[in-house]
Amino acid sequence: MKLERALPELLLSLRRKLNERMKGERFGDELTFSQLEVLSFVESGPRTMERIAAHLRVKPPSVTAIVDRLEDAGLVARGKDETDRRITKVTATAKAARRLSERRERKEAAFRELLAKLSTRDRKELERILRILTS
Amino acid sequence: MKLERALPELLLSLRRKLNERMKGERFGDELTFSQLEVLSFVESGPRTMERIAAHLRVKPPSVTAIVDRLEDAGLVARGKDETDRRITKVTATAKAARRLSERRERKEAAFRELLAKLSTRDRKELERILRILTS
DNA sequence: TCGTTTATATTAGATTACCTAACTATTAGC
DNA sequence: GCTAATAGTTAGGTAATCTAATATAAACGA
Repeated sequence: MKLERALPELLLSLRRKLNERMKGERFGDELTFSQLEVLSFVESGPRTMERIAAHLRVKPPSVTAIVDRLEDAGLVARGKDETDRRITKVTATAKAARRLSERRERKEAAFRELLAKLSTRDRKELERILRILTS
Repeated sequence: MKLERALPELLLSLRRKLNERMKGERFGDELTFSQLEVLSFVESGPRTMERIAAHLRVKPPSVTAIVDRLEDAGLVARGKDETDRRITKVTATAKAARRLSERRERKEAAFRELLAKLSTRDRKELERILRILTS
């Protein structure tokens, strides 16, 4: 009964903390969180706009805007599918790969700091539970 | 080793899921997440703009914008402090109280759905760990 | 008390992320 | 070949956030 009320609050609090981390993470370069998500997704191979939208769970026009910015920044390239020319394939550039690995280090650092509050055992527990929650 | 890498990903995934919940929660009325946070904070008594900003961890101009919208919606009222007239006190209206309790029910429902994936024991564990993480 | 400094909030101007609705281009179906 | 469906983009809107500049009020020092 107390639990049912407390958990949502804690989750909201965590959500805000995570968003803060994201912002901190941004410091030093120009990638926003959404841009990072697209980049990470596209890094493993060319993806269509539609698949990106599905992955981020946003509508196609949002992806158009994000990819526009990434393209302007030289981090992705749009290419047309030769068999079906309606389809746009988004590919990460080499610059993106570099940028991502830099960011990953910073991200790791930010999260390490946050997770340092937990014991190894608690981290394991948290991971297990989050797997269930986000599945 | 694997853990250190997986947890950040899971947290990001959770963050997105929570944001989705927030959006779903919004369905039916016009409160955004930030607006809700301000409203909840102000509900327990009049607060200054600065305190609200500190609570949300955003800059004062952001609060001005959010409070503007809430005021337009008739959910809060701005009042001047009589001793120090630089200070604005934001108060929740009766309408806000009604709105909040409606939302709370919906929020509870949304989170219940999410948390239903967990056993009672896991919920307790999660709560304990989140307390550490968000403290 | 006057004038400068500090504090509180707002305004102005940007960027980003979303959305819906409407449009373009291309493919697929009959 | 039309027509219908699919993939993306464009147009237009709201909201959240930031920094820099401004208004207003209080505090403080000489």
